[in-house]
Amino acid sequence: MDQAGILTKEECTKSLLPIKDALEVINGKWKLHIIGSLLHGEKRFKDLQRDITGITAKMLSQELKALEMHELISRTVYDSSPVVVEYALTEYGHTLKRLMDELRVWGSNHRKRIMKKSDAV
Amino acid sequence: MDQAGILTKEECTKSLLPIKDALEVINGKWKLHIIGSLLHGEKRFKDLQRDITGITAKMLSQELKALEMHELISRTVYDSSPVVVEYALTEYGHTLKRLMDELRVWGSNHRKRIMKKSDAV
DNA sequence: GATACTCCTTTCCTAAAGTATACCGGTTTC
DNA sequence: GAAACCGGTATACTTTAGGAAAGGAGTATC
Repeated sequence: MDQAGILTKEECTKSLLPIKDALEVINGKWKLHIIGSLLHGEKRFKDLQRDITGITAKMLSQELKALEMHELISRTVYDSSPVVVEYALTEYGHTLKRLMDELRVWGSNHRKRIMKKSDAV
Repeated sequence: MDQAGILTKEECTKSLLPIKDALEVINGKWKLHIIGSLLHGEKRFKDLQRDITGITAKMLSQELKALEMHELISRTVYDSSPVVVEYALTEYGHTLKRLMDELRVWGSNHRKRIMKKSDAV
């Protein structure tokens, strides 16, 4: 890193890797919806499907697996009958909240900016 | 918003909009590379293409247009001969830095976490 | 024993994102 | 006047994300 905190090309490329990691975790059409829904508390598969308008079972299942792999959510199978499966945000999953807040702040400011611009035209 | 800062379903869906706006601005395979490269200072088209390994002229041109539309970068044509076109991050573009830092922090922590996990296995 | 509910999986398909390759007009260099 | 550099465009292709629809194993209900 040079005097002004500007990175060299290699450092820059390297510093993009964690950013991409972070984005990978939340990207796609549904992951944020799932996380958002689980912020309210644990939910079952069908609960989530009902809660998230438009999601198909395939996508829900697929995204839940990805989120679980990243340890952002937990999957608990209760051996009742009929079987009950509960999904919940892990403690780690809650650390995303700060990032989401930052994204929301920037994004909502950006939205205002774009609106103002289209007003002017 | 209820007592604990938890949102209702409608509020939650609504609060995702700005997040999606923010993500839209930086998503795709190349935008962050372009922004990263321009953090070093203004660059010409070919400079960027050389700087960003693997990007095609089509993608570069396309992404530059998108970033310019969002007012994150400026495009200046110098009427010299041969014509020179310079791209630079705008002041507004620099406001992304904080967001990127936040993403990098979370992402690099996440990366450590994943590494540790795969070590354990 | 038919219907329905839960928790998914499988297959097929489309639309969007990204890649490869070639090219264009202008200019400068050799 | 051929070759090379600049700032792109155009066209065709591949890859990936996501959607639609069906089904399946287990249980419970009537």
